[in-house]
This record gives sequence, C-alpha cells and structure tokens, in this order.
Amino acid sequence: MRDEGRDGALTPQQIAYAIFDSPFGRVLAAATERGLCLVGLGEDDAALEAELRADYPRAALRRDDGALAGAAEALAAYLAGHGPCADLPLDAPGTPFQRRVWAALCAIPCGETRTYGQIAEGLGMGRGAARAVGAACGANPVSLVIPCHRAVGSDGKLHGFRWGIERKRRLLELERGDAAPPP
DNA sequence: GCCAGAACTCTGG
DNA sequence: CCAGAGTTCTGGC
Repeated sequence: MRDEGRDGALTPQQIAYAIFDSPFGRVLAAATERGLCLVGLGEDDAALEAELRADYPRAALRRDDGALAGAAEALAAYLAGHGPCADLPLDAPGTPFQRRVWAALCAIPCGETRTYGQIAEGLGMGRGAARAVGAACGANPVSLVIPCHRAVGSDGKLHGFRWGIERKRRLLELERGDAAPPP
C-alpha cells in the first residue's frame, strides 16, 4: 500500500506526535491517521523531534497530545512494567520482508528472547538470513510496539540497538521482571 | 543508472 | 581468524 509518494509537496503526510515521560526517559510517539509510525526513546525533547523530522522530512508535523493520548498511555504503562505489549495500530512503511520480520518479533512472548538466526529460520530462510533479519530490525521505527529488543545474539548477548544497547538491556530486564527490586 | 558498502548477525574452515 | 550467506538502503561515480 504505497499510495502517495509522487505527489510529494502536493499532499504532505500529516503526522501528529506527542512526547511524554517514562521510567526510560522521554518518549516520543508519532502517528498518522492510520496508526503509529515512529516511537522513539531519548532524554531530550528536541533530539526526539529531530529524529522524527529526520525520518519524515517532508511530513507536516503537528504536536497533538490529545490525539495520541491513548497510545501514550499504553506505552507509558508498558514502560512502567504494567502491560505486556500494546496492541496499537501501526503505519510504518516497510518492505514485505521487513513486515514479515516484524510480525515474527511480535510473536515472541513477553520476557523471552530469541536469536536472529531463530527468527530467520522461523521465516523459512535458514540462518543465513540472520543479518537480513538484523537489518530489518534496525529499520524498525516503532521500537516498543515491535519488540525488536527481544532479538539477541546467538549467546543471548546484546549486540546493537538503534536507541542504545543499554536501553535495550533495560527493556529486557523490565520484561523479565528483574527490573522491579523494591527495597 | 549501476556498483559497493553498511546494517541490531551466524556459522563453518 | 576470515569470508560467505540473504535483504534493503544509501551514497558515489
């Protein structure tokens, strides 16, 4: 479904976004009329807005906390450890292969991790496509809704993350339940 | 337009 | 240790 594109300046994509706070810092959630198109983690609102602008340079960005209140609430609950995984509508542009990988990531149960090779094998491509899976994960714009952080190395070790490896580790600890040590 | 290299890798020699 | 395997994107010529 790639309808627009050539029009470019004629019909700029309308994107509404909101920024809220969470245990992981500031969270930016951006969405079109169809669903979320970008979820970013950061510590500076300006940096998050710049990230959104870099991914959608020609879109008409509009701050609208109300329109994204539901999504922001779900994401905040998830980041606080109060929800398994939000089932929010997505509108992320991606190739069929990327969507397949993202679907496989969503199929990973909460608290579990899987290697890139296992994901590739689950798609019926063999372990040779592990790097292709990694590339597809790296292109994932909605890091929280699509649990790309549950993909780990062959030894269960973290290798990389677009939003920072340390943040990825913390996300995994949160899902494993180890991130809630009440004193 | 095409070619080369990179990107959240894995596995075998 | 080094190179190859499968996909997509980006930049340089």
